[in-house]
Amino acid sequence: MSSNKSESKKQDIASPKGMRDIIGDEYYKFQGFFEKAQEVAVYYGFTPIETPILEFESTFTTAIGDGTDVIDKEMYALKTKGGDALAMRPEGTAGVMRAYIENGMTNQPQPLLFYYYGPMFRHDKPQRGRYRQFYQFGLEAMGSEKSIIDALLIKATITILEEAGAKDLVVQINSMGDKEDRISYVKELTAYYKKHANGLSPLDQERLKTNPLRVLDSKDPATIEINQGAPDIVSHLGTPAKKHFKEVLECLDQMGISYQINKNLVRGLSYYTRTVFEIEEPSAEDGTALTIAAGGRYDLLARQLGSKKDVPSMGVGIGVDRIVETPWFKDLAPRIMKKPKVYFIQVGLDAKLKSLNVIEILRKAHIPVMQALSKDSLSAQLAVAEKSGVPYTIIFGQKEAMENSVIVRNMDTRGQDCIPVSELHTYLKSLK
RNA sequence: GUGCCCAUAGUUUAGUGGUAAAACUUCGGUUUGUGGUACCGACAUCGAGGGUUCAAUUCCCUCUGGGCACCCCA
Repeated sequence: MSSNKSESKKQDIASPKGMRDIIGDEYYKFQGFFEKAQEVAVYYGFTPIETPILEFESTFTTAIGDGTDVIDKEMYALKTKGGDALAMRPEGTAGVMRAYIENGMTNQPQPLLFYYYGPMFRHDKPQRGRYRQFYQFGLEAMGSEKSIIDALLIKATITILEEAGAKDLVVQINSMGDKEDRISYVKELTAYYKKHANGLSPLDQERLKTNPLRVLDSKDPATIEINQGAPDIVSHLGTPAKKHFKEVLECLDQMGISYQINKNLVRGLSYYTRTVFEIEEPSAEDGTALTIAAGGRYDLLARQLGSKKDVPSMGVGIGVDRIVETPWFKDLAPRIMKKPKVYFIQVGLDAKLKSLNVIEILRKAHIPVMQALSKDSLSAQLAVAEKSGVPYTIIFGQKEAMENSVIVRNMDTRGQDCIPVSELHTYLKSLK
């Protein structure tokens, strides 16, 4: 900040970088998506959970892992007045797992299925479909290592996306294996890359040191070539992980879900074991497709966070901002959003004073109205009503205020009926 | 975080080294008892700060914000 002139300088009115206001119709898109996703989740047996936006920083660092960009570069960390080191959640899983452990949920029938929705924060450079405050709808299935759980979660994810308007979805899927599988695989992979180190770009050389798995999804053409001959993880899976992966794929076949095994698919969060998957935005121009949902299994996370028991689990995060922006998103209107069919107009001071009473009567009858109480002139109000496209207006003037009645005007035919307030409810219902 | 491009009213856009036009929107009025028209009027310290200049919205620099690619990811 270079406002070294004076402290009283008027501040720029601006939302922080990468954060925006969600207003009106856009808000309804988010809300509509959430309601639909929630509905689907409930049908599949998920129950709601909401965890704090802030957690202890250590919850995320131990869960997601040092050496990941999400932790090292992108986390909003802060010190409270009391001296606590907190951080704004960059993803949802760590918080839900923390809640599971803290609330002793291991003592309930397993698995526990949760869904959640809310803002996540990552100090990233903004770009299309990438915000510093973004919204995720997430599913977590905790306490079972069965392959059917993986399939259930993927299926639920796809159903949610399809309900939002997505077609021709393809699941990219891979298995990271169990811990030992991964260790031996990484060792072999590193050895392979060391042999081909000359062909690797400086960036990939760096990756090789910090996180060799990431070299697999490099975009560098030279690296892609080298990756052709790289050992693949699926053939390094131990028997249990191999069996698990096979079962997951069988389930997907059974459900008719199209998938691609992508041996280069590795995810950025280090807690994943066994199944990992990603779903890309369908029908995007080549190369520009964004990931709209991604997740995987995290059988080791619970212990890392301090649980005494293993809690094998599977989760997914769905990027709501990205979905709502796609051309195929069908406007899912939230239930609370009833478009008013009636515009309320008042004329004269007496009527204005009684207006709120009439509106309250309508509210109790569940009839939403628009109004412009702040305006006086009838023609001005009619003009606004016209512009907003409502089919009916209610006109409430001096005379009506005295008679306790109201004029209902059909905006198309311009016909009018005089209706006593007591009968207004039934009259409006009859119009439909 | 790196590179490239961009920034004028609420919105979409003109324009110029001498403090800015237009359309739409909004608000007010002609018109507090019947609308979609018309007319009149109002709304921009030209993203912020600094520099060059007699003079900068226009040229230069920095910052901020946005877009795209990379990094990374939802």
